[in-house]
Amino acid sequence: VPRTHRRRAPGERAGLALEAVLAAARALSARQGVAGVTIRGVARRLGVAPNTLYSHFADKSALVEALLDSLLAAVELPAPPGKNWSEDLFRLMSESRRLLLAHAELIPLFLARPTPGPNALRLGEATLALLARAGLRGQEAVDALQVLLVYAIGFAAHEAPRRAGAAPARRRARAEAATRDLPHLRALASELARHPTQDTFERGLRWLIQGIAGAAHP
Amino acid sequence: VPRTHRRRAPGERAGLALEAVLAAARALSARQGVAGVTIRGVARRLGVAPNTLYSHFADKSALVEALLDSLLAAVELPAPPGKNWSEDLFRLMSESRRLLLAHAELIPLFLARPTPGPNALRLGEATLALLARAGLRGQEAVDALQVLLVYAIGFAAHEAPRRAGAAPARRRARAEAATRDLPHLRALASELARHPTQDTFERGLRWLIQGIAGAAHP
DNA sequence: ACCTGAACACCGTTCAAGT
DNA sequence: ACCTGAACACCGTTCAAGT
Repeated sequence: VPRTHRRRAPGERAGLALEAVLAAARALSARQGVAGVTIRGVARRLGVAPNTLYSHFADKSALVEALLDSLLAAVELPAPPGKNWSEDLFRLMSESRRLLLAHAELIPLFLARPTPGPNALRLGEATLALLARAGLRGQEAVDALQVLLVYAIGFAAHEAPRRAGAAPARRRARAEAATRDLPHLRALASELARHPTQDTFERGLRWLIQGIAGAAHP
Repeated sequence: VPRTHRRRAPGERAGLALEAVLAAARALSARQGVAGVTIRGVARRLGVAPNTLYSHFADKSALVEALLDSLLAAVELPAPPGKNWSEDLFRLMSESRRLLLAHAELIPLFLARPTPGPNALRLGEATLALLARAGLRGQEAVDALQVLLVYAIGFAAHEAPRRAGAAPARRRARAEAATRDLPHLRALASELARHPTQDTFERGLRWLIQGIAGAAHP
């Protein structure tokens, strides 16, 4: 038989299928939230038997890990790096929050995930480069990285369901009923009912970056 | 028929059963993680048909909401309040992190949950009281509350699976393989492999509290 | 008011088998 | 190397019915 078709390199077809699987998973999560991301649902969307996916992923959690990392590919690094490390750090974290908000129900999974994928590593590298320019070394730099990630991801996780949820007026009504004996909450009912905003995110982020700047010049 | 037994007040039996349901849910989550908290699992543990639980909760998410809030009952408020608001705030957030760490897999759910239960309200009230002593008013106080909650809960959510996961030596080996082209990550491989600690948590918390103190005296 | 049996439409995963 | 049919042990939820 003449080799009219290029022979598949080992793993090539699997590589293609893997991207297709992730695209299907992304689509399901966008349309139906985390609950929509099931082995059977992804398989259905690909027109394939459910157990086919076990040729590509050890189990469901491995599929979800790959899905999460694939989303981070869309975060753009600040390029070219400006003269001001703290402004670049601010922009990188803001951009991360912005991207995460597009995938509301997945955000908490990013926080808990202990082993970063290739895209998470790329973002970690960029953040550490900025912290090095700030003058942070060793454990200090790693501490700052962790604190920033926790804050940016955590804020998005907190914010997303509130944006999607009940309107402030409704939330306010509910809060007033529940806070009869809680004077501070009661006094701030309308501020508390308001959805969290980018302004609040940015305020906290500046506090952290100030703290980091202080740690760099002790 | 003589009333030899006190008549049940309306809802009384439901009240008792509800605490029993939550105790069963807590036990399951402690022994088997979030995945163990199922309608059918809780019912099994109570020796009751699965659909019985729908007499007490509208659906599974309502059960989980009640479970989460019931855990917060264990957070102790700093009493009596000391002379130093920032020290009290520090202690309240540290105590919250400590408690959350005992329920590793549930922590991300706290972040995303948009409507606080009675125990969450109690903690929010205490935090706002401290922020009022710091001199924060209105939206500023609410911003500070949100930033603090995001950080304390987010840090615990980040920390818990890492503590439970692979030992630092193993993590370090894995990291070295994955960071061949990422010089900053590579240089800090051993610091990054180390589990996050209370020290890191406290450092970030002090940054935030400093920022809050600055906002109070502009 | 609280509880149940039976059923429905789903899950993740495994095994043996096909190409 | 990749895919499948069939099966197993689970899910959440609903409905009609019982006390």
